[in-house]
Amino acid sequence: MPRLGLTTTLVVRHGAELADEIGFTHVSVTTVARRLGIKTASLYAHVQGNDDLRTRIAMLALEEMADRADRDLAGRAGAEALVALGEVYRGYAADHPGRYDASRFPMDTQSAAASAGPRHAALARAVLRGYGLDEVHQVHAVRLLGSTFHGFVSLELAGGFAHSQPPSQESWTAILASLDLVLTSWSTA
Amino acid sequence: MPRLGLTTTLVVRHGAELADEIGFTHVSVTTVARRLGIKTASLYAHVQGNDDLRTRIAMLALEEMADRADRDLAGRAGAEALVALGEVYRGYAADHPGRYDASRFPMDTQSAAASAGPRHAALARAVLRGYGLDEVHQVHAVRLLGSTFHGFVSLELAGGFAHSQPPSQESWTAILASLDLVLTSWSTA
DNA sequence: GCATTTGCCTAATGTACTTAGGAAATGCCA
DNA sequence: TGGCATTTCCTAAGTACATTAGGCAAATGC
Repeated sequence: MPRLGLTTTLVVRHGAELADEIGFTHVSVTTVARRLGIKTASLYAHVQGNDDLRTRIAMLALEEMADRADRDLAGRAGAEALVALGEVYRGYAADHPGRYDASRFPMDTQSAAASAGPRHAALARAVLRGYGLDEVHQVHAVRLLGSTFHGFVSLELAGGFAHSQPPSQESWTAILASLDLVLTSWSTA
Repeated sequence: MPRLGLTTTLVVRHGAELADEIGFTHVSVTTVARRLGIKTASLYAHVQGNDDLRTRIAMLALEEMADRADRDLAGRAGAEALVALGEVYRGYAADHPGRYDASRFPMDTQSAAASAGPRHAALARAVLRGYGLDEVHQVHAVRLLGSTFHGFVSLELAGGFAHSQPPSQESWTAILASLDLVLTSWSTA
């Protein structure tokens, strides 16, 4: 029988695609193996097990989101940058719902430190640079952005806004505008 | 052997306690049975299976949070009510992390409609009454509150704020104040 | 063309989920 | 108090998933 020539990277990539198709919850060594047409046990040559597989998918998602942000934030500042950063997370969740879910997978300290998590914190701080906040307000602001973006996106993804009018896009725009208002009000400059 | 005299309600209650102790992810018919000192199969007389068990724990959590909100919102309005509602979710998550997690468990349409979910939407609208918003802004505001509260609480619960100063309480206070600012700015009155 | 590596396999074990049917404790009523 | 119905909890059994150990054959390098 022909060999696929799998590597850890390839297995994880297929796992990520599967997550977007059937939901991150249902991704496991077994479902990935089934998708690849190979036996479950064969995957253990590439990932250590279920937890390792899921952690690696989470790290891939974090990297991809950070890459998008690097790309979309280039040359923007202030409110424009704020909107762009929000759009990164919301857009990524729309394009890759399973991967977005994966990015919230709780991982061990080791992996968390090696992940793109710190890059995301840096991205938020970069966006906030345009608002001229003092140190304390900057921490609050990083947390505010994280909370609002993640909160909205995860509720939208879970279908929480699906059964009411107007469409969630309008609320998203209003919320981004209000974030800008708050950050401006916190500004010391 | 002595009998415990279990009922569905009791099983779910034990499941909820277990969720707070070991995390909602690890709650299953097997772990609950182990905690109760009975055989796994015996639980199938009380719950239909794993999914049913988890859904019922989720519904319990939603009810408990709505009850807390009813209690803590009585006699309050405006910014005071806003703070109180936020405190309900954050406080419940602190007291019952596993149950809070459970409350985000995706359930089927049937259960969702029968759950306390609608009560929560009504609670948010009640808090917003004090801000005199038009209909469209009210929908945005409900979504803003849901996003911000859930976003902050879930990030805090996941330990996202654990490794930075100042303590998350201060950010929480700042964020509640900024929510009040936004809602006031949206006010038509 | 041969040796080495290694990708994928079969086999086997342990555990979790679920269903079907049996035994024994509980509660009701005479 | 004793018998009956109810129902709690059990054992037994089937399925599926996670994981480990060891084998074969395909790819790779000389």
